Amino acid sequence: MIEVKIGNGMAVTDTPVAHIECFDCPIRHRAVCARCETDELEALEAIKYYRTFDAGQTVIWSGDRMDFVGSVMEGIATLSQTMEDGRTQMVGLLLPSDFVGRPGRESAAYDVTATTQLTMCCFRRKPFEELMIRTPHIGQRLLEMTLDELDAAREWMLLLGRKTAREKIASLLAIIARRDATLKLGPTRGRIVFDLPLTREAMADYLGLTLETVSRQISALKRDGVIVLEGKRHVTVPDFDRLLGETGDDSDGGMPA
Amino acid sequence: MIEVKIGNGMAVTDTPVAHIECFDCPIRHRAVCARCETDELEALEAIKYYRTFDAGQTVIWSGDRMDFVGSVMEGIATLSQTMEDGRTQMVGLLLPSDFVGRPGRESAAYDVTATTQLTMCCFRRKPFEELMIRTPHIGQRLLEMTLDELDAAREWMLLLGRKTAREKIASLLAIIARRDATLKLGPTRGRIVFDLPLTREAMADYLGLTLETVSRQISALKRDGVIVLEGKRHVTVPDFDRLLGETGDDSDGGMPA
DNA sequence: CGCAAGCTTGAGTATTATCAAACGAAGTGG
DNA sequence: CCACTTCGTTTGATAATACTCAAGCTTGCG
Repeated sequence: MIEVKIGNGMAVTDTPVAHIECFDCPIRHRAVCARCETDELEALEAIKYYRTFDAGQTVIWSGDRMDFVGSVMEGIATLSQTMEDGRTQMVGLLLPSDFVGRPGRESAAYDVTATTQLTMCCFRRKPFEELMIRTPHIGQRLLEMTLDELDAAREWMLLLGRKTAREKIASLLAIIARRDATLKLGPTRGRIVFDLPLTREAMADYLGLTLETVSRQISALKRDGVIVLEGKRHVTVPDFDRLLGETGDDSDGGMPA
Repeated sequence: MIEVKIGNGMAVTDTPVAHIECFDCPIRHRAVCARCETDELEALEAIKYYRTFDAGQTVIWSGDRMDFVGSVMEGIATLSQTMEDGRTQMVGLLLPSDFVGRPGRESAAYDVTATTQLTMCCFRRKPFEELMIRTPHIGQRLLEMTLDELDAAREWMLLLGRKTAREKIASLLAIIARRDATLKLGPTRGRIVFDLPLTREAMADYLGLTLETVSRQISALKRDGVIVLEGKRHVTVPDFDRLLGETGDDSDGGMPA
């Protein structure tokens, strides 16, 4: 273990990771480098390094100088904003292959936190920006990913502005369930089983609720048989369509048209 | 006046507009074409056309086939989503130079509505997409604009999830005031005067409130001297810092860091 | 003039937040 | 091994914010 100082002086334990060749990278076909040719991958290879974080650790604080951009390799991170008085709102959930940072921006705009064990593939920012100018494939893919994120953010605006607490919880469970099923190549209908990667408090920050309301609504969904819980985190959805019916979205699940 | 049929059969009055040369375009330096060279502008010129809409008219409905993308030239439009039971949430406010549509997407993802008299500069979608491949300047600018929109969306998520009704109204007024001041090259401190481009209902849809709550909070801000109203739409802010103090943001106005 | 649209205000209600207490699991130190 | 703590969570009682339903007010227009 190596002690590393980041921006505001907070000490973070940063474990060295075996270097993976881009060619063998598990997120290669979905990340910002998805469209890169072999020579372009080599250029990225030269400016990349890995960092890992434990669950709960902060990757970077809003306002801190940010000398890298990068991709989530493994694990889950969150983007959040905090008001002066402490109210916080999560504004992004970062999954493997998602991109962190904005080329051209000096400092972080949001707090980035690992909610599980997290591995990131980081690129030094300046060289990455120079590479982007020479390599349209990177910018093209980043545009595509950013447009997708914008759609997701707008979907989330509907949830935050107009859904009830129960619908919010159901929507979050549906999103996690669907993603988990896709990842494991399982079905996205019928019985689905997964683990919640978020605490009740993180869910509350994501949904614009208090953690008590989250807890109560989860209990209510459990009582009504929409979900079955083993422990606090292990969820079984006996009938995914039933869950979708609780989200308030139309039956296709509320994907942007 | 020409009668034009759009996607779902709704008739829209569509006024022909004198063709403006890109070179003379008032939004040229801020729109998606901002980085284009002379020859690139000529290529855009060849595939562009203007359309105008009256206040209240729908530009396109979510799910409708969309054969164009384009920029707002003049006026204001909104992007919104509607749930089955009629609850609606505005997810974007489109101002002059803002871009509408997503290259590569066949159908509209949101309802687009003109809230004032609106002029749009439209590009036929297919030729635009082909042009984008040959012209990195367009994609680069679109990436920049999309990243800005994503930041704005995330700022709005904080508002929707965590701010009180009063803070929401104050935030909206501050955003409109600031923009108006910037546009008119006025001060962004002290006394600011502007017109609201939105009805109370549109404000409610933007803020995730009911129109009654919007009305009450505007009355409250008026009673407390934070704003002065002449009629329903003409607003005077005697002390912009005072208004900012009501938004819940830190004093810099809550711009993303 | 009378109507419609947009807006304001009031009364009562409901949903969610707040404050408070207590539980279970995991980890620590005596 | 067993208190003892801590963290995440659940649940209850109460309060507050915003919603719903309803009435009535301006303003502009046919």
